[in-house]
Amino acid sequence: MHNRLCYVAQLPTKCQYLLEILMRMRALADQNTKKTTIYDLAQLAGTSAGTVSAVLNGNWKKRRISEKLATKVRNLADEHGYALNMQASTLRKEKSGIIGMVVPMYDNRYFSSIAQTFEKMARAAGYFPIVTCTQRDPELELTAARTMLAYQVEYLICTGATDPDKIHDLCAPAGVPTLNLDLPGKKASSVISNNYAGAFKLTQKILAAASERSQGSLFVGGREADHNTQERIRGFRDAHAEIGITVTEGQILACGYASEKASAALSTFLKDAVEPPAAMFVNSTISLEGVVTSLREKDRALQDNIVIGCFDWDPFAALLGDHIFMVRQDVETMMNAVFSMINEGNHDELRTIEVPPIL
Amino acid sequence: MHNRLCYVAQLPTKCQYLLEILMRMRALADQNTKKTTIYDLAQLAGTSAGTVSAVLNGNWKKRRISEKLATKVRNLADEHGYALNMQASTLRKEKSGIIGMVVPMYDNRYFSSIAQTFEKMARAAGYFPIVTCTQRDPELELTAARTMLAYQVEYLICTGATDPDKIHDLCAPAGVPTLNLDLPGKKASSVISNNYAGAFKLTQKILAAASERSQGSLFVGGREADHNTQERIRGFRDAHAEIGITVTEGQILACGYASEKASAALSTFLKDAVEPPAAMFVNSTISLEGVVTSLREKDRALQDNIVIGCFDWDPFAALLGDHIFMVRQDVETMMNAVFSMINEGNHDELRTIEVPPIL
DNA sequence: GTTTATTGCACAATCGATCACGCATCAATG
DNA sequence: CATTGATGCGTGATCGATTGTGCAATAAAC
Repeated sequence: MHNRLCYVAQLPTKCQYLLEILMRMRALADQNTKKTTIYDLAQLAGTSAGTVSAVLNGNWKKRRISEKLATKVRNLADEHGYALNMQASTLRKEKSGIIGMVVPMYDNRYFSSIAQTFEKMARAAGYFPIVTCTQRDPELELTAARTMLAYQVEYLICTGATDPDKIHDLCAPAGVPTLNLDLPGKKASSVISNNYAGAFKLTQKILAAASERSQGSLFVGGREADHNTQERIRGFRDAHAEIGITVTEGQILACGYASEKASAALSTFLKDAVEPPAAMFVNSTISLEGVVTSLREKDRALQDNIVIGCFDWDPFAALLGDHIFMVRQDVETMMNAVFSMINEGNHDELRTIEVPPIL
Repeated sequence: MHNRLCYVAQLPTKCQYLLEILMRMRALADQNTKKTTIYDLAQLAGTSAGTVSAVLNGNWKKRRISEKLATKVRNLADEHGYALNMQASTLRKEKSGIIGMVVPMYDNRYFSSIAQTFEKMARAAGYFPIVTCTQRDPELELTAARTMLAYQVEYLICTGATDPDKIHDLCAPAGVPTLNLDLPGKKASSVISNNYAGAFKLTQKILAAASERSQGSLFVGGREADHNTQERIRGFRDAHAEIGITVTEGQILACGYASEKASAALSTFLKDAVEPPAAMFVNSTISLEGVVTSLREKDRALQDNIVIGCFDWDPFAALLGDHIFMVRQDVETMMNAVFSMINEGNHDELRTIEVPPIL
């Protein structure tokens, strides 16, 4: 290959000369930084690039290359710190081995555990995982998806995406299957927690723990628009109905997930309320942060008197007191479901898998 | 380009015919999934691939392409959901725009905040961030670095790496500069917290808060081998020395970071000790998790009686009680330092930047 | 009307790895 | 000695985007 001077062959001699000096200087400067390619190794081993490639990517037996040459090439590769150029490999093979995931945030145990488990399992399955967090920004979600497409991801996992179907529409024409995690979508298969059952049980638990009092209960956090919040509210209501209590609209504060919003919503509620609630269902650890802060500010003792159930787990939050119950979403099982769907490879049949959370 | 049949041109006619049918079937099946390329767009626009490329990557003015043709191409690209093939682009440009980071874990606020901030700033600087967590496994650290090299990263940030210098040795021959974050290395510039000063002040604080008692203090968590732990121990000792106390070896439990290890180490200490310590310096939130769990198990009241200083921050841990102090490492400032070093582009001069943590 | 400048674009080489073909060499068989 | 088969490896096209170069066509200048 690859005579870098070939297209200047017709230049006047003097010009050629200068150019050659320039090239040589550049080569000198690059000596230690330029990456070794299979062509370099081929030259060193006195063989061809195709052979080097076959040796290094493992199918040299198929190509009937001698053990001796193979070891020679491998040794040279080690010596020179050869690293495969993935871009070239991907371009030729038309298969990147990359699996992408978008996630709203890293800064709580649920999502960071998702990211970490995803990476581990993806690697175990032979993929190269790329995770990107989209800061709960719908625009960024799409941009991130587009970028992932540009990098030729083979799958895209949309975790807690605000509009997973739009991402699907972006990926489908490119032949890239998507999968929804945590929040379901209508156009691709989904793996989510069994929010209803989890919320139902959690509500039962806090109602039982607060049974000696009767000042009522509260649901804090989340967005009414999203599926998970809806299901959890349904579980919350039904657990009340079971013991003959009807939940009113005023008891539902779906104010968003952000901690400040939960804090603000709770504060206004408490100001208007005659008495503080006996039990609270908090829709995420992020919201819980706001709730506990808010209670602390208002009245140090208050926190210890309200029974709290939180749909999500955090080790320190769990240590906050005996009156606080947490359900932990089963990330391991959810991610296993994700990868078994990927391995199955059937992307036509849409499924929704609901994984029971751990109480 | 790119007649996909060209090298079968000499086959017998019948064979050619069958092959063509096969190709056509494949084309039909691919229709909706095959990615659009600049060649497709060129054909549709009645122009050349080079022109399409120039239009879409923005230097069409330099190439003197008419506004009219440019908009035509752009419209076609939109219609057909064209996505750039980054592998091809990178291969040709020999510049990936990818910036990599390895991080030990995601599951605590410090590292997850690092990952999140890194992504945000990398994107703002025009890079594509790839973050990978290496589970504190030295082997995986190297494998991850090698993989990143294969993906042609332009920089590699090593966060909390057990052996950043080995990663540097891997990257240097490939011309990829590295940078150490959180834990320093000897072969590349480093951005770290000012561990000594932070530990000194934190120790002062817990000693003052526990001053009415005299049962002594304890240092829990971390590894004596790593720089951060050494510096924090030094700060811990000096803050004691300042008020005339000498710290003995028995007071230092550098048992590793894992929560179970901290828990175990503390339990054995408490078993042998005459009295529990008045103050404890805990080296990370992970270790704190073990410490608090251990105290809880032993004696519910114990936790409220020991003054704890933790070198790291977590919102719920901070809410655990009034007797617990946390220093928060200044991730924003640290990451700004990282990116300003990258933008400077001077990788010869080795520097270590120490960022004061926030008390 | 010829020369020069400018505009607008096509062409083809190139990045590094992969893989379908095919060519040499040597041993074994008839 | 000719034929067949196996062994071992080189050749060249290819993936999609980028970019240096060159060639028309039109406009401007003389």
